Amino acid sequence: MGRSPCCDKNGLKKGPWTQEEDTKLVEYIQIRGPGNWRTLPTNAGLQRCGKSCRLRWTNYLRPDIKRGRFSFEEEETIVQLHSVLGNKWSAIAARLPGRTDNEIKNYWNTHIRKRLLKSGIDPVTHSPRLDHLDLSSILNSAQVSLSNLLNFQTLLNPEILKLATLLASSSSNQENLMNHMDQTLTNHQLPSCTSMPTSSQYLSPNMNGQIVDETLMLPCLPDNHGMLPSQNFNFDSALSMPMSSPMPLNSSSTLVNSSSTEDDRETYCSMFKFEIPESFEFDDFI
DNA sequence: AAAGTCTGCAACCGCTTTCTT
DNA sequence: CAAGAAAGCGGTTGCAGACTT
Repeated sequence: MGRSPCCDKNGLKKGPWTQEEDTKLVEYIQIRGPGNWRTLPTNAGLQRCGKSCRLRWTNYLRPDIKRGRFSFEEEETIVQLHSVLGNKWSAIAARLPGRTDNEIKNYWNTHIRKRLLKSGIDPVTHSPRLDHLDLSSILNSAQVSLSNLLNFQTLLNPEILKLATLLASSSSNQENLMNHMDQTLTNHQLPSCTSMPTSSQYLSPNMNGQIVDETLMLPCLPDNHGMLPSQNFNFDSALSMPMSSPMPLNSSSTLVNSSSTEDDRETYCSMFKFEIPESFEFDDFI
């Protein structure tokens, strides 16, 4: 049953490939094609395992590989695809002709990720990093003016702004609130970056006005902290406050995935200011 | 100029999925 | 259908070269 072992691991070479090995592999594949990786090393006269050969070929020796720096367009494409696909490097690579998943992964980790972090954007969620924002000073220096707050729309999640506006409107609680938010945002109590919520998750009141995701974000909000007049607090009215949409979403966009929620789509689109056409089929895309 | 540190990337590791028997 | 190997994939590591002190 099954197949015979792929290779005898003993005596096989590891580490960087030599020019001679590359030549052997390329010449063999040019003649016979990639085919069976298990038998390829032996047939090609290489002291490597098939896995190593496959990796070397797909990531480096393939003739259609585009070497050199990523263009601006490629970089933007990677960011956009990553916002939808996450760390599905092979799926992203499939959209970038000539680039390998390994190359994209490396480029993401060494360049794009750092650039996003520097811009205050969480590279995992593609949302602004609240722990890098001094909300207290923002709100205080702006005298908690709604118009000033709205100027931050391009930086902050609109729902956060709604919250900040709401909180700020209660001047008697403002100082405590801001202190608490600062403490909360900077000293952890926020989830780590890897578990940061997507924009639609920042505040997720359910139909009853309760915070749905209890793991997150609003330790400063009702109940036990006593910071807000929780009995009078009404999320529905708070969230229905008039706010212009900073990142317009094409309301006719089709769901990216049949299993996705409306919120998911909004999250993806609003975060990156790109629209998903109606004809888009997520399954096909993958 | 030497030593230490940082950065980028090729390659490996280990897990999951797909395929073959 | 089950077992097990191959292939695929994403995370991590190690090292060479660049940069800083």
